[in-house]
Amino acid sequence: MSENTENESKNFIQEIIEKDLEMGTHEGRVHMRFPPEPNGYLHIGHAKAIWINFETAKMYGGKTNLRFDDTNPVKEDVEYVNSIKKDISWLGYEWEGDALYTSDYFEQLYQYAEDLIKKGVAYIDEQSAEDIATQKGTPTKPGTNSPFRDRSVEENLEKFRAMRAGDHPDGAMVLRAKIDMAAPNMLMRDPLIYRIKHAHHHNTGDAWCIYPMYDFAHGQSDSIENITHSCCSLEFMHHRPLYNWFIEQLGIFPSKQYEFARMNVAYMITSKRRLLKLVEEGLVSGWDDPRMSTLSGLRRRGYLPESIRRFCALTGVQKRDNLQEMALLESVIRDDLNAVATRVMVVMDPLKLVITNYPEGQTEELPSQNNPQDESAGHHMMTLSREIWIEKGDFMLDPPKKYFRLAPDKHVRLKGAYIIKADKYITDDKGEVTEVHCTYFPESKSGSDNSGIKVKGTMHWVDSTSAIPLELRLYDRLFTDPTPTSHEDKDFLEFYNKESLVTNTQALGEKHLAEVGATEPLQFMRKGYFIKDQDSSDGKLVFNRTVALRDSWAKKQKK
RNA sequence: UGACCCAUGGUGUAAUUGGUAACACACCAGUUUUUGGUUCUGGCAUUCAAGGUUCAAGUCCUUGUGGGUCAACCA
Repeated sequence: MSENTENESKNFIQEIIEKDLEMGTHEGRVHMRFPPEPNGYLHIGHAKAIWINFETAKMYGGKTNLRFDDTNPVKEDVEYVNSIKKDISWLGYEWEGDALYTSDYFEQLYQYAEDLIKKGVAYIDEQSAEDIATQKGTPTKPGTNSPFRDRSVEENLEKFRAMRAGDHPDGAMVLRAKIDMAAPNMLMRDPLIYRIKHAHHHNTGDAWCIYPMYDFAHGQSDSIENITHSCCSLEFMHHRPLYNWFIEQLGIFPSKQYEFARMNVAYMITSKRRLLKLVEEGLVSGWDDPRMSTLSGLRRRGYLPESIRRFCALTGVQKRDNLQEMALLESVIRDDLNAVATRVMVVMDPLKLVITNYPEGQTEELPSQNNPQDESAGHHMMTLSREIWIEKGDFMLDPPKKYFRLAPDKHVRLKGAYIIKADKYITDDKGEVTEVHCTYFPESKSGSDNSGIKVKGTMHWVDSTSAIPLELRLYDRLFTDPTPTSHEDKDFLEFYNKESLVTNTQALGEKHLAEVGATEPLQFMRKGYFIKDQDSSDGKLVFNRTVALRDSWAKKQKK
């Protein structure tokens, strides 16, 4: 299945690139970049940005750099650098050459700043942050000039060099671009471009005590790397004039910025700050909790990288706000998993079933197809004996219409084994069924059925002599509201779904589960797709439910 | 009381750049099936509003309406 454009329609970024190609801009070169700040873990929203950059570049024979936008040392850490690299690789993308760092350009950026000072379009401001903020005005009211705005070039240069030399404490002064304090675009009102931070940097150590602001680093870094198309999300739209202003003032390679709408997914949040809060409050087990929207979480949950890529492709690239339905993500992952998952049987809520005419002490080995979608996937063996476990919900005393499962005097097939008929059942003092007694039809053996009996239902089961106890972690959406962060009057944590994790410790699985690998996708038949969790040990097998199977019967019952 | 961006079904994207709304998901009804899974079939919008240009407008123009974004020594 093609993950990219199956049709010929192009998104607006592709149209821009094709126009550039047509006009011979940059000799037909396409060079993009993905520029995360190493201050947190990548999430599903980043996956979309990664997908756009890497796939688009690939489509036109171009390259994509990975550049860590590390201009704020107090928030960044090498731990994040490593997790980001790991996640991008897992998604299936290879960046051009080595990973790059904005901090590698600090000396160049510093020189650029001196250039602006010498041109008379940058000055040192010694006012407090509050005063500078006040002078900015508001979107509807123009700002006022700083009293330091007209210092001489010499004085500015001298002070800037003193800043770099570490002569001043944090906050004593900043370097600002001299643009227009009355500009309708707030960002053009003499933006700050350098500030003092006596802080240790994960990459440059203590070499610097002044650091460039985002706006003074990003466009120039793109330019230094000869990036042709710098794609970012919509919230940077207002930065574009400034991005261009610096490049023009400095007369450097004219990278161009284009903005796309970020992808939002219903019931998921993609704010680093809020994801961190979930971790800190202990509402999730960590950044890789399988309920998290982080790539590490999705990976642990059992999502396939190709599914995430296909989801990105399916959701398109555009400039309007969007909220993707979780159903689409689930549809994609089910579709992919259906093709590759090994089918096994697991009873999640066990009820004892005795096959009364099956000889006591006898067992037999039955083959079980690994994947009905794929003949070449082969089979594995299951054991059958006199006593087995079935799902409590698969036996009903007083079944509704069109109930195909087991009930008194009803026939049903045990998947991969025999047809059975329920004869008797035993109840406890509360009237609850604790045991079902059946007879089986030896001539109805799976694959060689001569019984002539027709059954509507086929059920999964697990043999009692070989069953393995399992811990299952069943996940649901983390929030009860599709957009938990959109309520002005309520904190997003108020929508935390307390049932987002249900742990099942009574499940019993067929013996084959002891042999499955750590990354082998599984389908617990009639239940869902699962993946072994890293918390598993020799004595304890833990599985995460990636996504449940579609259940049209349950849906019908609800109505 | 400003600037910029956006507006197609329940959701998300398309529409040969002015030629008579397509695809996917969801939903509904069937079909298939030794997983109530899977498969397959059918159903499901006249494009925010009002004017205008034109033989022809989702596509162009005007004016509205609605939504989003912009003031951190964050990115």
